[in-house]
Amino acid sequence: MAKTKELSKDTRKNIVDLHQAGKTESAIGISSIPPCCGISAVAIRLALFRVLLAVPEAGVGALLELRFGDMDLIDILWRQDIDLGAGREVFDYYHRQKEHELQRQRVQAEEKRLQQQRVQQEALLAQLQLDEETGEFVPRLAPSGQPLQTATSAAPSQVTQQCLNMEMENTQEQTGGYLPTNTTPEVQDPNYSFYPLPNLEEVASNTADVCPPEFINTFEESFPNMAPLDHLSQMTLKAPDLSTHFNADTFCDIFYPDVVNTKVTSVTLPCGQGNGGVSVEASSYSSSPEKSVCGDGSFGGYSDSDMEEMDSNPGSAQSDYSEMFSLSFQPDGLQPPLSVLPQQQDKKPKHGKTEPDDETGHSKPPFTKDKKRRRSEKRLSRDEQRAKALRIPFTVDMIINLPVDDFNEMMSKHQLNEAQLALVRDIRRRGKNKVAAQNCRKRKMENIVELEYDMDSLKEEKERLQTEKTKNDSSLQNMKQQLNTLYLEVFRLLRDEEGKPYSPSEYSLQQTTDGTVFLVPRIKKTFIKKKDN
DNA sequence: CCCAGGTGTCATGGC
DNA sequence: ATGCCATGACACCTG
Repeated sequence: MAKTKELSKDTRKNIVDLHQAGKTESAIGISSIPPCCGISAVAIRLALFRVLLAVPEAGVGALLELRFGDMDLIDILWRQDIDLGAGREVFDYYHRQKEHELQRQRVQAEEKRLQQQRVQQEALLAQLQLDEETGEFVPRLAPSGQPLQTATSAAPSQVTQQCLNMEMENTQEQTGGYLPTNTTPEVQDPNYSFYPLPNLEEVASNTADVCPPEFINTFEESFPNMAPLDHLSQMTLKAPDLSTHFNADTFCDIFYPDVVNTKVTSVTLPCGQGNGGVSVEASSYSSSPEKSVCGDGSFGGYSDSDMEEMDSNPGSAQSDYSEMFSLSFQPDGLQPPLSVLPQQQDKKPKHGKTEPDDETGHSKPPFTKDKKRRRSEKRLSRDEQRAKALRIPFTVDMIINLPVDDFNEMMSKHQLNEAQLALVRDIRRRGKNKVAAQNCRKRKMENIVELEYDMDSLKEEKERLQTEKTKNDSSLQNMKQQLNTLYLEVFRLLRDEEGKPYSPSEYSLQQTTDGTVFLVPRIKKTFIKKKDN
């Protein structure tokens, strides 16, 4: 009975899950359908089952009574791709039972763990005393005046040791495995390669060949909140089973629960177990070594908009970093001397225009990827940099996009020197011309499209006219043929006074404008024509 | 390496 | 005269 109840609960979970997942199917009164009555009976039962699933609160218990014999038929249906309305496992009693059993075991384990934790915490606290100055728990001094060596000494009870192990595990779960200083020999034990991660300074100094200081810095930056647990720091701890179940994967899972899907720079953590480094995915914006190297804000010479553009491309973090480096070394990124007229800088060979880097006599940055985007960015940033260098009190955007009147008004409100005016004019000209060129090309493309459309229309018109002409020619030929036949027929019927027929070669029929038809001798006609000439 | 297409820029002409 | 716009031409980049 209890089992039935539990199964009902479990099944309800399945139903609710399905319901929430949009698989709103159900079944009602399944138990009332005789089992094993053939496909049609099962189909009815399935239909009812779908109804039940659609209304999960409407009698879940019935679902459990789907007879075991039905599973065979459900299997058949399932193999034939017939929509069961839910996953096959939902029908499977053993599957549900298994799931439930696992769930129950998990709950029991959790309760057991919590209880043990409480007991062990009490035991631990019993060995600690509260430091009233720092508010921290510190180990009680043993009668000898030494702190309790709870893990390594034989004195502590097995319970205490387990307690600390549990604490360690809990701590690792909470902090991602970081633990404070431990200089006892156990630290050197390769079996504890993860567990006793010593304090960072020691790692940097003692194991520099294993774990480079850059990583340590990164590590510290990444997890500033992971302060060492002082109340444990003076204890010798032991975690006999950590090396067996605390592998690199769990390490990463625990350590970086929130950055799993983050676009990242891979950092190799060689402090891991014997099989090599742990590839740690860390956000390139928080802790990547590249960032940390230049993390002093040394993107010198870059405008805010540049930074925004860079920041807005998280997907290309690495290339952007290289861009930052390259660009940040461009002397042009620095402010040019005010004595140099910007127009002189801007002037390029009429037909030998080069990249801005060339015109300033500096080699291009070594990268080649995504140059198109960089060009526009560089152009913009160069204009902005120059505007900044000449202390022009407007943004490039304003300079380019303001209407003439507003622009003139803005200019009149500020006293600009010649260099500033020249630069502003250049920026505005380039910006306007860029837009104009874009519009021009757009129009050109539209014209091409329109002309192609016109061409197609004209081709169709031509074909239509060709067809009509062919048709008309054919009709004309037909009419000519009919006229010729009629002509000969008329001649055949005509007779002179002697009753002889007229020859078409000697006479012709001609019609005047009023419709009268005359029989005209061809010779005479020729004669008349000659006479006329 | 070549090629086609895209883009920024300059020069020029028209309004 | 000046500014703006349209467009051809060129250089360069990218795929």
